[in-house]
Amino acid sequence: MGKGAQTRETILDEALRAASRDGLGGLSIAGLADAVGMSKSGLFAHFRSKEQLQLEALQRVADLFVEHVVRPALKSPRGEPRLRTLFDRWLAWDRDAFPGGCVIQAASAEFDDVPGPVRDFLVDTQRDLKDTLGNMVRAGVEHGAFRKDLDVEGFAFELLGLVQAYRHHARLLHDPRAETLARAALERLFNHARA
Amino acid sequence: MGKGAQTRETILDEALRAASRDGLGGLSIAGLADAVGMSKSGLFAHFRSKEQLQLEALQRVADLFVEHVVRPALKSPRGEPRLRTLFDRWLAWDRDAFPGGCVIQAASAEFDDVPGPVRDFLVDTQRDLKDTLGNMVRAGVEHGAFRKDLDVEGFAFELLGLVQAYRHHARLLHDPRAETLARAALERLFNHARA
DNA sequence: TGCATAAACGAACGGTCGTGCTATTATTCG
DNA sequence: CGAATAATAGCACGACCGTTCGTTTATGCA
Repeated sequence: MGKGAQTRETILDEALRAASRDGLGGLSIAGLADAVGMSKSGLFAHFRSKEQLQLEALQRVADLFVEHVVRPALKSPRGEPRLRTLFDRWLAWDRDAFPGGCVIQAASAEFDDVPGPVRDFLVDTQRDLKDTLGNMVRAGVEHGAFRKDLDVEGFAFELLGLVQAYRHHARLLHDPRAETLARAALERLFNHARA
Repeated sequence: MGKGAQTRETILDEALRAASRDGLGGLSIAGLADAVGMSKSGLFAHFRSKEQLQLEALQRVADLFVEHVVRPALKSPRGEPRLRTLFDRWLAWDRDAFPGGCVIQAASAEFDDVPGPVRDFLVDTQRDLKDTLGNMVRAGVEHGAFRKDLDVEGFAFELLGLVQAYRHHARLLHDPRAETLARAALERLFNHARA
């Protein structure tokens, strides 16, 4: 890896840390340059615009999410175990991956009404995730772990809601019971899917 | 109502519209002044800082939420009907109240890791809402509509998650089934609470 | 109607931002 | 090693920001 690619990684890592605190829109090239110890123009040269920097930061965090959450789940056995792994990793990701929580989910709320390439990227990413999640649930049905008439999309919808409720309780309210509540709700979801 | 209070209302209304699009942090006094057709300094004089403007905007949207969502629910009969009214009004609020969706929920995601008065206000407001919601559920238990051993906090947790999942699907993904999925999930929640 | 006061304005400030340029330094490779 | 190329720095620009201040205009009450 050349020198350029190396500093790009440094920059993007710092960008994700900053974006998790201040939001993707709060990213500033000046502040970022200061944080990594280089000049504004030197940093700017790596990306040709701020928007490009935002997009590359998003791409990187999406890759990290797949690596830390989705791929481990896909290595677990189909059905409940796979979804449990996904849920576990997802909560841990929201808790530990970045100081300010998941950048993608924060950006999704921030840009859900701001047209442009950033929003487009987010929509694509979230659709992918929704599909992946749907496939996991469907595999559980076809494997016999879940009821034949289970509403796959509904299951995915509720599971996503649990993750979001977890983040809301843990990040904003600092509710120590957030994880317990989320896990209990997941059990309820499984009970309904099996019965 | 004097002239001052009148223009304050105009300003705050426009502020909520802008904040629903660009986030609370994206509020700009200059842009706001332009939107309502007055000078920056004239507008600024009404609030003594940008943070004060943000706080007053939040207070106003919280009042509106109580008026349009919470109060109608409290007028409905205890138990399921009350919670159904709350849910109905809440979805409608997220869909219709502002062009960019609920300002409070967006700000909660935006400021969940930004210490300061704005975050403090959001925490207080969301705690209040959580308590109110918990009381509604508890009233249903005590009224005999729900199981004696129902986890009140868990019910509230899941209901909040449904609203957030609804917003994610409707606002970001433009999923036309968002409302259907949310309502189906609410029925599941009620089924579990009754049985 | 006249006057105290509130409301709004215009200009300016220091600051930060994203973004071009040009020059200089560091890296890579024949 | 030396030349080609990549990476970084320095500097300036125009735009926009929140905020302050002195002035002017509008309001509302005696």
